[in-house]
Parts: sequence; C-alpha cells; structure tokens
Amino acid sequence: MNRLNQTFYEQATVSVARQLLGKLLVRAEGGIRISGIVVEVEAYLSSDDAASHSHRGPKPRNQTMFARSGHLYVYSIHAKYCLNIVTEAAGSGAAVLIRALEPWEGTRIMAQRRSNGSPRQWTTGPARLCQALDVDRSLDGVDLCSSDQIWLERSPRITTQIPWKITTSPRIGISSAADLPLRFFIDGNRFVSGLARLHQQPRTWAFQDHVS
DNA sequence: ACGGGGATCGGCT
DNA sequence: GCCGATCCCCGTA
Repeated sequence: MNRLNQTFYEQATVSVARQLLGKLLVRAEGGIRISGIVVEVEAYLSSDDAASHSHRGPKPRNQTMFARSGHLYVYSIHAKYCLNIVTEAAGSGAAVLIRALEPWEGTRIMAQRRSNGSPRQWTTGPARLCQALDVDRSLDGVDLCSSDQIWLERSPRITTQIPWKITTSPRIGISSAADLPLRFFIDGNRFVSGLARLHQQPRTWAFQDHVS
C-alpha cells in the first residue's frame, strides 16, 4: 500500500508541508474513493508561531493539534471546516493546513457537493475541499496512518512526469506573523487558490514525486 | 478578472 | 459580544 506512515509526518513541519505537495488525499466512503492531489499547503509551527492555533496552548478546540503526528486536526471557522495534519513530536502543536487539491477521483460527488460549480471551485480553498470530501469535526482526531475513512498516499500514477516547482509565499488570511513565508504551492497549477493575487500564469499541470 | 462587503457560528474574552 | 487559518455574490471593466 502506498499510504504515508507516521515516520513521514514526524519530520519537521516545513519539510512535511513541502513533501505533501503532489501526494493524494483520499476520502473513502462506503467503498467509494474521493480524492485529490495536494497542490497548496501552509505550515503552522508550534507555540512560538503567533498565527498557530496552538500558540496559546491546548484548549478543547485545538487539543488534537497536540496529538501524535499523523492525526487529523479539523477546526471550524466562519461556519465551515478546515483540515490540518499534525506533525513533529507529540505535544509540539505543529500542523500543516491543506489549502487546495486538484480533483482526482470521485469528481461526480465533488461536483454535487459543491453545487455543480466549475471544477476550479470544487477544492480550491481549505473549506471548499472539506465540503467536497465531506470532512467535518467528526473526523477531528482521526489517525491518518490507520483510518479507513481518510488517509494520504503516494500515487504511482502521478509520480513519473515532469518535475514541478514549489513556490513560497506568506500565509493567507492571518494578521499575526503575516510576513513568514510558510505557504507552499505547486507553481502554475490551476487549482491553487489566490491565483491572480500571486501573479500566476495559468498553465497545464504535471506531477512528480518531490525529491528533497 | 478583480475587489469589496455580508453571511454565518463555534469558541473564547 | 466579538472575531476568525472563509466563501459567495454582486458590483465594475
């Protein structure tokens, strides 16, 4: 199986964030796979990062951020949900936010859940992709290394092509630590959010497993 | 294409 | 009460 294991998630957060680009996020619902390729992420570091939910220590809302790496941290904001992956040693309070996916499997269901908008609107944005994959707070604290509902994997189908370039920018929508370059995305991919803002040129996309 | 404003609700002060 | 790691809709061009 190509599922990412705990050793992967245990690494330094920025390193996990960069390596998550190009991996496949899979949601399994009654034997059906709904999945997308990770094309945009943000790193949220441990308590010294003022923009991180872990900054003020464990609370009922954010306690799974302090769980062992490889667990899912799902929080609600503006009446929507966003999905994070816990990294580093247990208790660190560090995580990677998934901000955008390129739709891969189960696109019918995605379209349905996203009101049949254009593909570009299905999974471009952290709360949009949670809607498309039916992720809510009931998945908070799930272990991505052992769950049968959601996990990340390497897909052999997307690891053999032209290398991509990772671009870095400040994180979106935060007011503290707004200057830190902790957002990473696949340059030129159509499904990255905030396209215009970052002066990206629309381009065809190709994937390869990222090395180092 | 781009920007501004309102919706919406759980968690915290 | 207030505020957000957001999104959608409706202006303008």
